[in-house]
Amino acid sequence: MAEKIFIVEDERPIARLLQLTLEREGFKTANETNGRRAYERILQEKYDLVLLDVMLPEMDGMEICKRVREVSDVPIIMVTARDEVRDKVEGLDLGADDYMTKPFAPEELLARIRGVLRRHNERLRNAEESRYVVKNMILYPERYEVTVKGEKVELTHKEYALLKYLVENKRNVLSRDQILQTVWGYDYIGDTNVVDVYISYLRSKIDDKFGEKYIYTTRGVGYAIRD
Amino acid sequence: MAEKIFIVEDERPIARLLQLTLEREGFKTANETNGRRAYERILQEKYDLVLLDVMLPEMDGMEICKRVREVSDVPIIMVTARDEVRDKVEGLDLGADDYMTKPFAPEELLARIRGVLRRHNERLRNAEESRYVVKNMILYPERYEVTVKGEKVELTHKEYALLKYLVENKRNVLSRDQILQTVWGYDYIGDTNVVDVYISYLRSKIDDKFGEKYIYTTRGVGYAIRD
DNA sequence: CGAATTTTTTAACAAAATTTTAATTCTTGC
DNA sequence: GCAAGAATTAAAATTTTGTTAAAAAATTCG
Repeated sequence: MAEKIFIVEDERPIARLLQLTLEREGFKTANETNGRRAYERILQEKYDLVLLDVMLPEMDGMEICKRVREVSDVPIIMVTARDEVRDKVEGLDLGADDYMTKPFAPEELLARIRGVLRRHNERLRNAEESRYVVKNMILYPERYEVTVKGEKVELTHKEYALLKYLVENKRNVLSRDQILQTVWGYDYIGDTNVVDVYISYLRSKIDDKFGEKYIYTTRGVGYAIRD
Repeated sequence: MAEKIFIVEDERPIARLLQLTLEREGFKTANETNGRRAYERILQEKYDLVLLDVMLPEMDGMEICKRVREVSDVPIIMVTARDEVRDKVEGLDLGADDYMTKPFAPEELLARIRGVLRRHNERLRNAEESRYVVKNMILYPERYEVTVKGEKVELTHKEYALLKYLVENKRNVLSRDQILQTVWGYDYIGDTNVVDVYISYLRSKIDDKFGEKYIYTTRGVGYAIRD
């Protein structure tokens, strides 16, 4: 249950102060002083929260925040020096969950951490944040969002529904009739080629655009999505 | 509840006097005579207030104050010899919360300590409130208040409730029906476009006014707020 | 209490985006 | 090489959304 907090801060005394404050309250901590290494560790290791200083060697906190947010939901609290108003504003711009300005009281730090963790857990419970993965494609049902190689793909409602149906049945070939029934809600076997048209749309937005084959045709039968 | 006060003073008789005065009033105390060690202890141990003499071996009080203030909010009262006016002024510039000139009456000491502690507690209460952050927008649930780029946004009750629901579910697309249920309390699927109208109101007060996109439409599905 | 103000809801229309149709071109397997 | 199935494309049809104004409801204030 002890949450693991990643402290990214290059000034040793401050890092120590943060570490002591947090460990005294029962959190586990890890430290990193270098920006680029911090970015790598956030992606590879599993932390419950990141305390991120803005000023860092090699890669600054804002850049880290932005890049991490492209792939991860890990809670981030930005830490900025007093009166660095520009930093504050930019930092928030990039998707941090909260921010603190130095100097701060330990109580404030703890209150903010608990607040961010609580809200994050509530969100997890409510949304059951699930995802489907095929190759470099990730489909997030609650967000109605699809990314390929970290880049968001803009889909219409029908395109999304069709892709979701394929992805939910990864590797299975689905007939046009099955698809019409499930995605379009037709209960008769229609004389239409909408499915073909929409498969074509999806391919142009995904397969063609990213140069990888996701959607396969099985002649005389239907379509399937595969790794 | 007994506050712990850190006495940094290299003249033993004065330190003893301070200690006695404070302990008689129910405060806990700790002592330190060396400047550099005092600095380290302030960062590592947890004190509710620091009484800091200006003249100290190895690192003077002003330097300590300045360095501590880079990270910590701990209340500091500077203690200076009589008529060292320059010191007095500089001490305040460096972030001390109050100052006293020697010699002083015990009553004055206690009054200043209580004053500083009271103000600090007020500050803490204000700082500990939770907040939801999206880009440059901050929503303070307890205050019923929303700011963008530090500027307050005037919202009606329904506008605020809708925005809060979106922000609580940052990144997730919420359908009009979900919104109607949660924000309007409708339990039937209404034939109404109030949600659209209120989204439009919010956009004119936030997105349009501040020239940043907060509220996104997912056609055929609903709305989401995103960084 | 009642007038004035503010907020909420309804309704209508224009604009924009999506979906469907349908005609044409391209592929595949025999 | 040919025929059936599949892919593509553009235009037409439909749906959805954004915005406004006015009506209705709620709230404030003297």
